Amino acid sequence: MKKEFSKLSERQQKILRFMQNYMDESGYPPTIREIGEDTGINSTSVVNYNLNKLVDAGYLERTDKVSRGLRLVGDIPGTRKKKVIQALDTAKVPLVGNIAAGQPIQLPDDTGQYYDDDDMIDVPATLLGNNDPSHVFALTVRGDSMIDAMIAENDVVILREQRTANNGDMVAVWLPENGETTLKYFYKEGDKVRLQPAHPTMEPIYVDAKKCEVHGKVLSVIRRIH
Amino acid sequence: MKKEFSKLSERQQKILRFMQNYMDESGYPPTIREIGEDTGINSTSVVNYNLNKLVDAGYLERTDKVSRGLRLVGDIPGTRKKKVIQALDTAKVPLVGNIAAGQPIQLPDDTGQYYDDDDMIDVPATLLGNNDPSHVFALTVRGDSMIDAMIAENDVVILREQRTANNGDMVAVWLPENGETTLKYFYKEGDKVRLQPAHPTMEPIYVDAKKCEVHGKVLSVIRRIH
DNA sequence: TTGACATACGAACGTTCGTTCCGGTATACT
DNA sequence: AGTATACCGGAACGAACGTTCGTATGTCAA
Repeated sequence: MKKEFSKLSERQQKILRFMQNYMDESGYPPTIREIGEDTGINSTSVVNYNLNKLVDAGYLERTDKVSRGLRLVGDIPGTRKKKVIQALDTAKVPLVGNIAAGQPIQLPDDTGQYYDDDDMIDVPATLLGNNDPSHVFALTVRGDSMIDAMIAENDVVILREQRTANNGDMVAVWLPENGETTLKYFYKEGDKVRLQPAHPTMEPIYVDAKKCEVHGKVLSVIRRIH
Repeated sequence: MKKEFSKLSERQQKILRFMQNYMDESGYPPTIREIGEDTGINSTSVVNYNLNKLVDAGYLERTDKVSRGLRLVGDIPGTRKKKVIQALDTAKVPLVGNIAAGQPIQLPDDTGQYYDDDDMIDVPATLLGNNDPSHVFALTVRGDSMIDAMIAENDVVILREQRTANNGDMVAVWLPENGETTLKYFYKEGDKVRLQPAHPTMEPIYVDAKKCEVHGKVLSVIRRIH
């Protein structure tokens, strides 16, 4: 999926470099129009078009209908990196609670609580997919309710805290109308959302996008059998 | 100029903490309205008012007339710091091949062969359950054939090499009559063996104990989603 | 040639979002 | 009493911003 940087069009490379610099200087992403101005594109739709291409190529993430809803993923060659990221073997992530069908996810509260070592589990860094470990957490699955996500009782689900999702992500969503938490693949279709079970024979469900609260993206699942 | 954090009003502290988390999760700052929603302020003007207070106190910078034109300066106490990643008790396990329904398991050959680093994966010791790592190996699942074991394509299965099993173990068995490899829970019943799928709605199969070659015991399953 | 596809442009539309103004409450001080 | 200050809420305005649509150009393969 991820194209070589050099395979991107001149404009697309320019956009990525501009974004990186803009974010370092401003602390927030540029608007479509600002990108257009810098890169010499004089139509917002063309910028929009190229941004979507960059999403397809794996360099960007976008959030719909949100101003400056852009995120860089990975590194852009030819720009200086602000953050020093060091790749190491494992990370400790907090095992903060349970996930079950009938209740919302208990997120780690934002009070910056300190977690006991007992509540931490070791995770190989590869299971985190280059995510900042400070917003990754783990939940233990209670009950059989996730079997259509191919997830069994007592499995440990590793999640990144986030409220938006891209098509194809597996997400933890809270459906307030049903009073239910579920793990499904996420596909936005107009103002509806299709929630597709991982199990191939199960049917998807469709919900109003307004009534579908994404709470996190599933990074991996760990099952201990013995 | 910079006030003590504790001298800020409850709301102002909450705003700062929210901003920190929001930015870590989204990559861009929140809007005034989003701040209001999170902190229980139901007027944009009040949020605006408090944001300006925070600028005065030296905790924020703003850019006029720009959506999400907010920057945090300095650190906010009471937010989760970036965790230091630390190397932990892990074992390297050889990822020796694939497992699919239609073929026997490829065991690591007994020549005591040396494996490339590329073919090794890091596994937290807890996933090995006190087993000698030298007889543990990993396989990648190909195809959908293991869905009745609640195991999806591309999952990594961690196994210990063994030719016998105890009741209740999940094992990898080769059924020569069917020409098939499968992962099931193992129960000896007389001279038959009951092989029970992990999925609760699936029916078990019964095979002659002689015609059921146990190749290994499943220790854990790892699924990467992203 | 035709058709499909990628890329580009400009204009219009509707929503998001910051700003402003006016009124309100509570406390403290004169 | 009156008044100053700090803080809160609601509503509206206008600019910022993302989205969509119709159209146009060039390339490549059938």
